[in-house]
Amino acid sequence: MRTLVKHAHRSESEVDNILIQGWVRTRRDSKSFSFLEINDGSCLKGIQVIVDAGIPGSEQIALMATGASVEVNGRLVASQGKGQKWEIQATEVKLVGAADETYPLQKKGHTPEFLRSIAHLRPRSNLYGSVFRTRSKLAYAVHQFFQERDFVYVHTPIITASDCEGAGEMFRVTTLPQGKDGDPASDFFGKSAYLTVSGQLEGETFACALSNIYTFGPTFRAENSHTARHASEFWMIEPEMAFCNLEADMDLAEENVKFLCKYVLEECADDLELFGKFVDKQLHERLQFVVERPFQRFTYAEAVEILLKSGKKFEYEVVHGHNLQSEHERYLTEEHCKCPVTVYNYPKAIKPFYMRVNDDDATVAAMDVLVPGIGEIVGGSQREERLDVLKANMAKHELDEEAYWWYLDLRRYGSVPHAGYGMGFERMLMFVTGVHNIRDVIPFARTPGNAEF
RNA sequence: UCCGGCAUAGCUCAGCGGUAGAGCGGGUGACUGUUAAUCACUAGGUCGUAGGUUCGAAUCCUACUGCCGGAGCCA
Repeated sequence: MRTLVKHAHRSESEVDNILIQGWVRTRRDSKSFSFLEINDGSCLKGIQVIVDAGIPGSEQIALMATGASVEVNGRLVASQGKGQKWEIQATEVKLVGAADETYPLQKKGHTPEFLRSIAHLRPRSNLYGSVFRTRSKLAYAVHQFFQERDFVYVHTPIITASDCEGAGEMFRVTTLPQGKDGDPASDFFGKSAYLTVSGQLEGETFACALSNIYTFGPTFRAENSHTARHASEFWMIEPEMAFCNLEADMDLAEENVKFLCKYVLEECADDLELFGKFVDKQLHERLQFVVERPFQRFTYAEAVEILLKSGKKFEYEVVHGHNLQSEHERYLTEEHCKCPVTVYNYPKAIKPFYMRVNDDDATVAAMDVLVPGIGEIVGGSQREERLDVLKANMAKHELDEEAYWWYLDLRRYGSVPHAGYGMGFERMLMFVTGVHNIRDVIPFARTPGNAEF
């Protein structure tokens, strides 16, 4: 039976018969034997195999080059060399699939740009293997966080006809012939349909039935964005809570960020060490800091005051009532507080129709969690639960009430104060790995002009 | 979409007006309980594409394409 390399490394004692299957990372030949380093992706470290000349399969050793897949039978024994506790003294090796000299991954480091061009092979590199193992752990942690708190996981639709206004441009879904716009009424769904930009509106309906829910799934934005933190297809986590106000919403968001950081610190130590060495030297320290210290929290108005008093020269002027620019958010979280920051109560003019209007009638109960290096990682709000106020907001945003009839029904029948937020899964992953580009934390990233693989 | 930068060997880059270079990787050989091994030899390039300037262009100019970074939009 196959043993994963990860388990071989953790062995308490020698093992007489062990089978390892994986890919050759490197081979070093000696006169009478060879060292093979085998990696199977179960952990960062490969396992060293000693192949004596003459054992069954050793005649193929020359073909067991970097990239080849092999099967090794042997004894797990204490290593004579430095750098590993255990190694395998092979009794038999088998070349499963050769890789010739055109195999593009070298033993040395490659640039992320080059590795993106071979996205089908890059998970075989140390860094990307670590990133995608961490991605899996982080996804699991998301579920654990919400399940432990009695949230119900809801699968909101990927194809939708509702536009969560303010969330961005949408991809059209159609079966109409190419090149013809046609009448939406004659299209597959009898109306214009799109890939979802947010499950929030549908999420609200379930929160108003099951109390606390979350969604976790793919989201699509057709924005022509060319930045290190935007992708056309990404995963988003969207909790929604009934009988909940903005303050509890912010509390949960902060707890959520802390939980995920803590989980990764505990469960992905080896991979984090690699990120700390090659990607971001301060990573461990920063995650530790986030877990231990409370987030700073202030209103939009206070944030603007801080920015105005900072004496800092910004490219874009800080103006009351205007959106905070990226550079402003960065100053708040990276320089002024040097920790995650939650900004809340934004001017209502710059926020979408569904956010709850505060008593001052000037601001809405919206909040953003900003983290150093990434910027906005969470955006959320308390939702407008008062039918008349919501209708007035929709009128101001020039939205058609009829298209949102079911959304308005939530306010007609047993309306409750409720709140939620959206957390960008990849942005969270960037934050915990220190990886700077969103294209390097998605297995096959979709960005404008790029859908290879 | 806007602003800026880059494009030379499989990879990372040097060369910046006068006959295409290095390191790594590959191949061959030697050597060694090695671990991004070491040493020697060796193969490998229409210098992103198309124009232009010049006696002569990888090098200067223009356009295009691609990539990267920043902005906006946001997660």
